[in-house]
Amino acid sequence: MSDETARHNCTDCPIRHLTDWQNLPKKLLKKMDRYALRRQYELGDKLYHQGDKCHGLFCIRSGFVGLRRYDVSGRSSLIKLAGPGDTLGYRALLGHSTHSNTAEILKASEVCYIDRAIISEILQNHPSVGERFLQRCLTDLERMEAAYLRAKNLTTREQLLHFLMILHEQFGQLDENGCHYIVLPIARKDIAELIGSTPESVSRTIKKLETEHLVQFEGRLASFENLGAIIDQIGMIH
Amino acid sequence: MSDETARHNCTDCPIRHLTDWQNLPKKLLKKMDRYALRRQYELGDKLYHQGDKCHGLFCIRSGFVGLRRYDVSGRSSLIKLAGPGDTLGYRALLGHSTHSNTAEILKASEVCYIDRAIISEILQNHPSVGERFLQRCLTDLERMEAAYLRAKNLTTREQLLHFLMILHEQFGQLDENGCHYIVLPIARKDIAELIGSTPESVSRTIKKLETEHLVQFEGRLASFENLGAIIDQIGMIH
DNA sequence: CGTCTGGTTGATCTAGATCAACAGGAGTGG
DNA sequence: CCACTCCTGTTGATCTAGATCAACCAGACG
Repeated sequence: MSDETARHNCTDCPIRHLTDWQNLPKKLLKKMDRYALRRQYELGDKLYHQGDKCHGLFCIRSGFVGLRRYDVSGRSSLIKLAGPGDTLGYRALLGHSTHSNTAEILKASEVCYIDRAIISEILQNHPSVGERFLQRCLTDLERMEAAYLRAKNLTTREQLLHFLMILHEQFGQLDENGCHYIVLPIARKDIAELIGSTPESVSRTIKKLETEHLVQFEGRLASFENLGAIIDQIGMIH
Repeated sequence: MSDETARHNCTDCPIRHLTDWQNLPKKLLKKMDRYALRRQYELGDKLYHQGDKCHGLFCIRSGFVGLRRYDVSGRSSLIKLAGPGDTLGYRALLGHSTHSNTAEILKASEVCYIDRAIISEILQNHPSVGERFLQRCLTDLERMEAAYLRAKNLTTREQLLHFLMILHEQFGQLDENGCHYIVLPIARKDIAELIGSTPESVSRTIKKLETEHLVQFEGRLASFENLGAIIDQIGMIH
């Protein structure tokens, strides 16, 4: 974790339109500007640990963070991936509980911190912000349900393709040949944990996708040779 | 579905202490009394269907209801079991969306219906009710996450034992010999769908549990011969 | 140069899905 | 009352996705 912590200007944040604060009134943004702190984190750093008290919210400006849960026997599962614009920690804050997951940096990230005091103040005086978080919680629940169903019903292959397509929707690029590609933000083993598999199975599945000319991989670069065929194979339920 | 629909008196509801309305001020309860409708439902009836518009909330007075999701290919999964005291439909109501699941009666039930108009009115004038639903949503999310992890990490056997223990915690009884038992509220195939397995596997797993003298089954009666050993086997994470 | 970490391959093993048959009720209707 | 079907649950036989264990390779890095 880098030592330098800097003040962050939320009002002019280039990714504010992606965040939970996109519609916040100017007045409140100004207030947040006085308290938001930005910091650079490196791979493996933790924003908070499972079981920690919640001191505030984290807003991801760039990079990728994984929410990871350890069970009694020490095994861990990646529950979800959070990227630019996502706010972490709202559940423990609103639920007056401890963090139920560990937020681990999976790719070097810039993250802003907003103390719970300022959030509480805003929540008390501006119920619309509370409403915003209720909606956020409802969609998180919806997504979690979808993930649950995928975990129960889909094969490793389908899960992997689904993961790739989600990334493609958010961060897909076009190379000079007009071929769609993405740069995988996380390591193979993290992909495995995310889709509920093992590094070995992910590796084999990748190989199979290559021989079928669906996706080509070069390290963390994944190029989609036949996007249509992929979409055909998975119903693309989000 | 029975034809008779009766007015329901929420104020004096014997299971109100189990519900989301347990702390509702008297004034609001009186208001709800004027609108709540109670009805008897039979196995297979539906409270609402996946994709339906949400017209109001359902509060289960007795019986059991399953939230079931159908995927594109028609396969269904039981997402969760709702019992006495549970309120269904709040997600679609608060999220201004359609129902994402079908609520199907798994065991003859008495269910009260409260129209969205009256709920909206209460929500507008009493933010504490909104807060209550936010908390409800947070715990539902927490539970869904736990279910997700179980689906990913546990064997059929562990899932089944976990299901039995949850029922035992809520509805466990003692017979004349001091032996703990429960009456399974739902059919084998529904148990299978709930824990992400098949009727065949559930049947085999039950048999194994019997030969190991952990649980004895007689139809829908399940007696725990050795509760301690069961708790040892599963970490009992809720 | 060794050491480490992440990724790929190979060989093996198993939980559990799938397919198929059948047994006991519970109705239903002649 | 029997014959019929329908439905749930149980058992048996088989098959496969994917976990596990083990070896190895290639960069990164002190």
